[in-house]
Amino acid sequence: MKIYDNKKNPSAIKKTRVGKEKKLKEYNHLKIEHKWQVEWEKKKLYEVKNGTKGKRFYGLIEFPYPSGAGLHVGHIRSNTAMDIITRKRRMEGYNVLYPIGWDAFGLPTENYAIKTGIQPEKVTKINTDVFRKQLKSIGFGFDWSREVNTTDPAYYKWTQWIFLQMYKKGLAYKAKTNINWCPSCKIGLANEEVVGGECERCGTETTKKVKEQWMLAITKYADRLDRDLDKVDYLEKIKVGQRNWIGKSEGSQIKFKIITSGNFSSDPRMREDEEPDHLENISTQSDFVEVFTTRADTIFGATYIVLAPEHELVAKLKPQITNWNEVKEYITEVKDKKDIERIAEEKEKTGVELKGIKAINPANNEEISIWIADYVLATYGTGAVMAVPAHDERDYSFAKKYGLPIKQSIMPVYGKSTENEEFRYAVSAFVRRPSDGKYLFINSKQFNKISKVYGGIEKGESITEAGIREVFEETGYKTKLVRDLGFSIQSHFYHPDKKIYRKLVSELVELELVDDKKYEIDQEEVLLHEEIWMTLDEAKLVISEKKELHDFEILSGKFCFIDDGILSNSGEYNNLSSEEAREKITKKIGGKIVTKYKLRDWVFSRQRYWGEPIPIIHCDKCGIVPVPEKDLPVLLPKVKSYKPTDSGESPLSIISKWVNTTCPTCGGKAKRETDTMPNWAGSSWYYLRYADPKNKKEFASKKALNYWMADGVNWYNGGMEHVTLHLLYSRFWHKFLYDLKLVPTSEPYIKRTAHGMILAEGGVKMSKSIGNTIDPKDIVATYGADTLRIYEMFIGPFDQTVSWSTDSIIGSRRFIEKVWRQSFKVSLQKDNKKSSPQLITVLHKTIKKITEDIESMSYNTAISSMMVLVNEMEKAENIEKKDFKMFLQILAPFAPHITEEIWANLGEKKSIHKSNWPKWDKKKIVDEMVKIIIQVNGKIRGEMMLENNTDEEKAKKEALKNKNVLIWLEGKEIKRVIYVKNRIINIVV
RNA sequence: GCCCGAGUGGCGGAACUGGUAUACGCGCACGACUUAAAAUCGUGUCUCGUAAGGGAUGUGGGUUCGAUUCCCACCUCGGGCACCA
Repeated sequence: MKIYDNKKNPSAIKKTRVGKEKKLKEYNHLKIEHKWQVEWEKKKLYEVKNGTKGKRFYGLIEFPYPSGAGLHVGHIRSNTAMDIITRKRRMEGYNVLYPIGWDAFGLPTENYAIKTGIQPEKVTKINTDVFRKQLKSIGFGFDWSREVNTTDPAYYKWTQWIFLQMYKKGLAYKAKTNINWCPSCKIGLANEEVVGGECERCGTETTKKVKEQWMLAITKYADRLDRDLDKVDYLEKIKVGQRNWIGKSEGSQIKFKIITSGNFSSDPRMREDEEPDHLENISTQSDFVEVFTTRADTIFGATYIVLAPEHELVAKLKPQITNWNEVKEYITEVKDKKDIERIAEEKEKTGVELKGIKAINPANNEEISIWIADYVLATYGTGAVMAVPAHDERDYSFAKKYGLPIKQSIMPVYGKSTENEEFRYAVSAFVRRPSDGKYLFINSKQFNKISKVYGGIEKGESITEAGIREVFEETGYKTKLVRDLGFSIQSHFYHPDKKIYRKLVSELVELELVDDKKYEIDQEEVLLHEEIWMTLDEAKLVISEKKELHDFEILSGKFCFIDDGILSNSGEYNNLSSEEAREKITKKIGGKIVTKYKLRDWVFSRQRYWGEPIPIIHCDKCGIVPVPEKDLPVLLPKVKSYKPTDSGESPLSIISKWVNTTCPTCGGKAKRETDTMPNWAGSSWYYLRYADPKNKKEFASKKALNYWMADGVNWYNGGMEHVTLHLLYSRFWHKFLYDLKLVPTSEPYIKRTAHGMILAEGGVKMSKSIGNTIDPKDIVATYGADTLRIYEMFIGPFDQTVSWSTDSIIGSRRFIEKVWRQSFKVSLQKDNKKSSPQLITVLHKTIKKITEDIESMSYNTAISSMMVLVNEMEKAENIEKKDFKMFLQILAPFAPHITEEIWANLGEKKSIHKSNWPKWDKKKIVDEMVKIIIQVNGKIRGEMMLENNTDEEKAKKEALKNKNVLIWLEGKEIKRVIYVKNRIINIVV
């Protein structure tokens, strides 16, 4: 039985001893921790003043959402990490800002209010009180005088104010947009509230609904948000996440001419009812369709065009579309599609051809069909794509379903792609773009006569069939060109992976394209190691549909054929990288190079209650009118019911007293905007408010911002779950404020790190329903805050997900107790004798390690090295007071209470947390004697103690004295000796 | 599918720019103290072998005097994005 299991007996340690007779004061964490928490608050130890001279440091953590569940152990992990950093900075002489506040608007509180009828303000008050108390019990060095709360009108006044500035600059606008709609609850849902296509609360399938929403034009900042990531020090994966979200991609915008059936060259069927002058009706703006592509180099393989169903051209072309009813039906169908259906459909694509019109591929003047399909997004690019089924998976599956032509247009040049690296695939996967490979453009009119001339391959010169064979053979691949039945087939099956290769061969056998007797695929080693070219059975190929062959080609991804060669019109692009080809081709056909972003404007309103009211008035005469700044804040009124109305409007909409107002411009009748802001609004700028939290005239004074934000927040740590949206949104707001010259920097955070999650025991998520949550309160009561802090930092690498293990906490507690006992050993020493040189070396090494480890957030190794030091102290006969104090100082950021207590017990008057961070002595971290490992041929055969920095000659001499080493050297000639100073000597025989 | 990250004892995890693999902690075993237990302290704890010695850092190769670390291929797990042309 473990004594610590008993919560009612928090201090299990009754009596501990040192030496043989002296009784010690017991370590009562409850008493000590409470005492110092009160003391620090009384002395305002962690409160900072603006404008103090000297170095300053702003450390930030994500302010918590005060949920009813109370503080989570995960909060403690991230808060402690920054607490350690800020405490170290304070001891290093910085003026440190480490603030805290509450991100208190949000759905859980609102849902609770709906359920219980208790006002959200009251719920928030209760929850923040609990959180505050809990945070204080852990001993964080927050400056509580700067506490902010997003739901406080004095705070959200400025959230509204910033919104108004955005409105004035045209960045905030109201527009119709697609939202998730729950037909049962009759509310719009945030994406996070939709789980698997169902409403989180009632389980009803959600649909899309077009609704008017307030939007913020974050897309106008897309470029800067992407570019400026180069300026900041974020974890690489965070940058990747941001870049991924912004989704910058450079491509080409290309116009495809549209023609009507009268002008079709290949289709002889004419529409009988067509008016002769129909062509004139197609206006100049709509006689082409503009597509966006990143792969303009594959344009010779573009065999059809696809428009998003919502594309404006579809409606414009209505008179020319002969199957309009069908088209219309499809558009309606897509619009009403439920989310759940879309998910269930997965990759099965649907679409309808726009009959009666065609497009001209500007690269080769071929007529291609035009389709609408919902796999093309209206919101990205131009809402239209050129489909290249041979080189794009989505186009491929669509083409296959509707029997559209598939035309291959590129293949990599065999051989070497870069100087050192051999090209990995004999024939590349078509879809992938080889990173640095040069292309061979092929653009075959299938089964034509052989053309004699191939496009230039290496040096741009034309070469013959024989020439191309040479190229292949040079690179080590066997080739076989077959000339028969009027066309030539060159085919190559090869894949370095045996499994894939074998599958390929068996597929071919199944298709009866190769003779299974020739290729004994069942035998392990036959054919599988070598690169083998196969010749298709020509006769069979003719019989088989050519489409099938192409299908197979794409499916396998490793099988290519060149029939009658390379078209002259694409041949000129041969031997270019895809980037070069894209640019050249785009230019030639009159397209332009453009940059597009995935990022979309931020839906900035919600229809429910618990958020900041959007400070806008709708006037019948004047339209949308912003609330005058002097009337801010627009207070969130009290309501009777927090439920949304039947029509899905905010509950605010039924309070006519609040809604009905007068227009600030004309004084006429007007209505207030009833939408509120989303959860992310208040958290987009809170770090600025901390600089000057009580300011009534500005969101923060220039002076305060110039002081704390001169470079931006120095270090911001938070969860991985917030590194895309929250980080992006706040960077956007900050840049906007920077443009208004209201903040001194263009980026809010200089450095951003992220902590790993804490899972419950067994690696599963902590959840109330499973009942595996850990309440920090219990741990603090039983083991103490210092132990909890040490434990959470020791549990594993800070940036990684870890599992909670209550059994392991005891180790951290034991460490704390050892420190406690050692302190008595120090204070009871009669004469303050010097510590041994060995102990001093360990101490200084530890100081160095802790100093560095905190900077890299390697808290787990920092603690382990302190444990090593304490173990050394236990063994030591004497510990000089000053040495022990240095140790206390490096431990202080981790365990602030016990170190403060011991510090005081040792006679210090000033707080340890205001003392100066100890410096390690370079001379003292050098061991006098070092252990050298002796190896013979890389195997360890002995070890020896040598003086530090012994030279090679001497080391060799010493090593050759070792008996065991000599045994291994007997009768052998020493060829070489490798000596690494202070580490190893390796004798090669 | 794509993009990251990670695979080391019974467990959480260490290992600097390639240089004694398993630090530190948990657990376990034995011992000291104790009437006894707890706590504390000490010793041991990858594996085969009596030993000398050999084998182990997901798997298979490579570079090197020497590889957990570098290179290549593959397997497994975790996270993020997901029709973004």
